[in-house]
Amino acid sequence: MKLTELKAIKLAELFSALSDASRIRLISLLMDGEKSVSVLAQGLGMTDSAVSHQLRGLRHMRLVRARKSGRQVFYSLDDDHVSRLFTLGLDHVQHG
Amino acid sequence: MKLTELKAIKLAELFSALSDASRIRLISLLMDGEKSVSVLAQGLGMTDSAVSHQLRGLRHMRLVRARKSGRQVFYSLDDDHVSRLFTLGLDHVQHG
DNA sequence: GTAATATATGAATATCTGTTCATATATTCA
DNA sequence: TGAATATATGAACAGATATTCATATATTAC
Repeated sequence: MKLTELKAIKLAELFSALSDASRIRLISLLMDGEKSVSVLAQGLGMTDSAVSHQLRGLRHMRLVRARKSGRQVFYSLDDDHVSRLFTLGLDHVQHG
Repeated sequence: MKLTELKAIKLAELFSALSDASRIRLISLLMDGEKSVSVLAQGLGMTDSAVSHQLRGLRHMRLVRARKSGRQVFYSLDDDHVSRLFTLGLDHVQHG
């Protein structure tokens, strides 16, 4: 398996985005469909601010998308790679 | 998507194992077959100690296996979940 | 216009993580 | 036996990360 240093870094960044339990639960919530920041925060038991900070990172990595409507911002998963990684990882965890 | 807190943590731990460029390159080396600690260290441009520390974590998470032969220890990927996660992630990075 | 609401952002802080260095253990060779 | 080699491990330090708090921006309601 040949791998440039740049791709190794990109890949590590992708997995880093999934390397925190709060973000994992956040993503699992988004799997049911788009949700506003405050709804996510409530579902996670976190402050709106903390969630907003996390979403910033996920957005920047193109894992989630933002849709603004009025004064709310609805977030959703950007593509299906995320959920596929998610379920594949879950597979490993459950058979571990 | 329902997800217990425990599973969220386990999942995050799994992805954490892949969240570092050195470990990504380490795993990519192991995709070509088992390798000793010193060969891995040389291939990565890291000290044996640093690699050994990383392998400890990966071993503990059952992502790699150790086989001792003489005074060398040969490491290999534990199952194919790892390489599947790896290639799926690479997919995302390349089409990003 | 002002007040209230939803989200974003910067700074500060506490915790976690990866590497280095020194040292320990285990194995082979002479 | 002792020297050399391969790996492992603990402590310490530097850098990264997640959350909190205060504050800013944007939108709606009055």
